[in-house]
Amino acid sequence: MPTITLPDDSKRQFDAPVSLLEIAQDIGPGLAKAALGGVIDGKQVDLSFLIEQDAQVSIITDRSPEALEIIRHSTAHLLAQAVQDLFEGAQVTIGPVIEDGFFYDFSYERAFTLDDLEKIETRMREISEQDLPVQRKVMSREAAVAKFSKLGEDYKVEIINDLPGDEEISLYSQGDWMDLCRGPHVPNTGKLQFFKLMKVAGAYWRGDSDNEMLTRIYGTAWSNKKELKAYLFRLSEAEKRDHRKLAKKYDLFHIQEEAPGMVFWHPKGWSIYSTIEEYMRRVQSDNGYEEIRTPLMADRSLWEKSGHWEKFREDMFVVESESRDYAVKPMNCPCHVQVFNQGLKSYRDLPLRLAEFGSCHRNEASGTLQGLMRVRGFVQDDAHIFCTEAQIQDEVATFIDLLYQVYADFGFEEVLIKLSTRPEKRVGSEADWDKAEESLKEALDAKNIAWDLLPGEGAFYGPKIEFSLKDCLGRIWQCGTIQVDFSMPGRLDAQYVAEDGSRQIPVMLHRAILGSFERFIGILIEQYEGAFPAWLAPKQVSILNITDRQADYSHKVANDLKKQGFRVDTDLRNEKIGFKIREHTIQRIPYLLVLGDREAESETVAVRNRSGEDLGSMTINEFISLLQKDVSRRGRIAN
RNA sequence: GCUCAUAUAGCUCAGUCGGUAGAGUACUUCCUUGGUAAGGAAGAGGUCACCGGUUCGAAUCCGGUUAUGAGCUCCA
Repeated sequence: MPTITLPDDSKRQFDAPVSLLEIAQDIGPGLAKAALGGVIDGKQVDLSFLIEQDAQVSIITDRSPEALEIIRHSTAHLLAQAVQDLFEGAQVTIGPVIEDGFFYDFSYERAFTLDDLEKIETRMREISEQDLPVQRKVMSREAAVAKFSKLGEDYKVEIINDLPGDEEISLYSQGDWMDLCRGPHVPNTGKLQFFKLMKVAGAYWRGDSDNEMLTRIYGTAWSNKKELKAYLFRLSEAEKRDHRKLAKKYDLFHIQEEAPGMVFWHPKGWSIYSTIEEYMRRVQSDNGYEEIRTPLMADRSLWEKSGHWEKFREDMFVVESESRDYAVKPMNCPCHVQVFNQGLKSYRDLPLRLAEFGSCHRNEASGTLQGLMRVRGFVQDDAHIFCTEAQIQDEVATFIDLLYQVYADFGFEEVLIKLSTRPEKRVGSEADWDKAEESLKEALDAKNIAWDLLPGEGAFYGPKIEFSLKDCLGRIWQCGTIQVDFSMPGRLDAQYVAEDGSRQIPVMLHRAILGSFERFIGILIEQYEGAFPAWLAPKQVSILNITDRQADYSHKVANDLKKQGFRVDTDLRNEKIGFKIREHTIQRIPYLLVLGDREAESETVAVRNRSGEDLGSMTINEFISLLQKDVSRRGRIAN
């Protein structure tokens, strides 16, 4: 005689054990039709689940947040059924739900191709149309092993054997196909309609490269057509913004075979880069940092001392000369300690903030390289703060303020923060870790901002905070970081004289705001889709004459603007004005000045912005102040 | 690094059955001096990524190399 409590706290009595579907029918036929599954006392179950005792129940429909997970998991099953229908001998392995969709890994004699995908998707739609009921069955471990062994599903047998002993073994069937699965699933295959297979890829069994390479099929699934379309649209938007494509279109940089993972910056790309570097240089010097420059490579003995030779050897480029080994630096920190070590430091010198636009090289695995986002040669806006333990919290708090300001200047308002604490393998005393973690937490809490805790994810030498920003497509990019380091200053003999005259080892804070310039510019290219705000735009103004008669006047206007420090070019070609406007608009130049006889006579400029708005005619000085205002706004959204 | 795919003119891409390449655009020259997103004509431009093999003959088929792209945590 179960009493069912619904989410609105209303109660319903039943005389006998009742299934979720029956409860839904009892509430209304519309709900029963839309129902996909349910939640009983916080646990997701199938619609067929039989309730025998009093319970808190809610029904999952396609509007529930839990719906997508069930739909995607069930669509993964639909995929597996289609594959096994079409390809004899294909074995199923695992098929989990992932962000925006699902995948299923198969073991098969060959990899699936894009042509196969089309056939598989067609078959999936056929099965969906058959509206096959999905049924759950519980089985003993032995029976399940026997069943899957007989079917030749070796991976499933392995999975069953690895399941914890007290776990119930459940099977789901639809038509004559079945799969081992925890569930829950939709009640019938007809509920699965808004899906698309996306791509094929290889993946190792259990993610281990020593195991067999499986063939993986990725798909996406949604609860209605609108969501599916919106998702596909989002993908096409992301593709349009791909910084590698835009870099060609706007002539920003290239990468070529002879220097994989290393960037050849073209004039326009370098203009963006150096504008950012100048900006960061200014920000750092305004905030108590001193800029330094250290060598690109150093003898292996330094890297042995710092621990990199042992822990990072595979990732370093090593150069041999006169029977010595030099490593190109993968990080700047050891070199910064060398600068600190010159001359005896006093506690009065702390905190000492040493900054470097440090050029680093890491020999990343070839398969991981990706445009500007993952490179082998890059420059960090790197700095190391040498301080006492007591100064950590203040330094961290000041740093966070600075970071928010910088991100806002680039138009990023949303910042996600993660604090990673002591891992199992670590150096330093428990007391050091306690103090450092506490300092970071207090610094974060004092800002009244939300942050996530990642226990055990810290570096071996100290806890860290990571800052990620969210771009206009909702993608998340980790950029900034501040890390406490108890280890390296001691390893590299850094010392200062304390107030009592004793020699102490300073704490070192590693920190960066942008991370790597390369990657950060990659993010900006995608964020702005190549239409850089005026302060970053490689060319801020293009001057277009209407006929040859205005050539001299055009040069004069260009010179006036250049004197103000603006980036200007002139287009005096013998082309029609419409043609020139089109070309420069496509190049996303923020402002176009059209100069004809009227403007030359009245000493004015006709201004047009890149979105096609005609801002009218104005004097050169008026235009200069307009542009100055735009530039000083930087990338800030409000103002 | 591993798996799969891809590599043709500066760029974007075609190229069927193996018979030494084609479009659009950009570029050059000429005509046009035109007021807010493409004026017209002509011309030039390619060791088909690289190395090897099969063949009378290879952009095309086979093997290798390099680079690029996607993927390689998600437990049934």
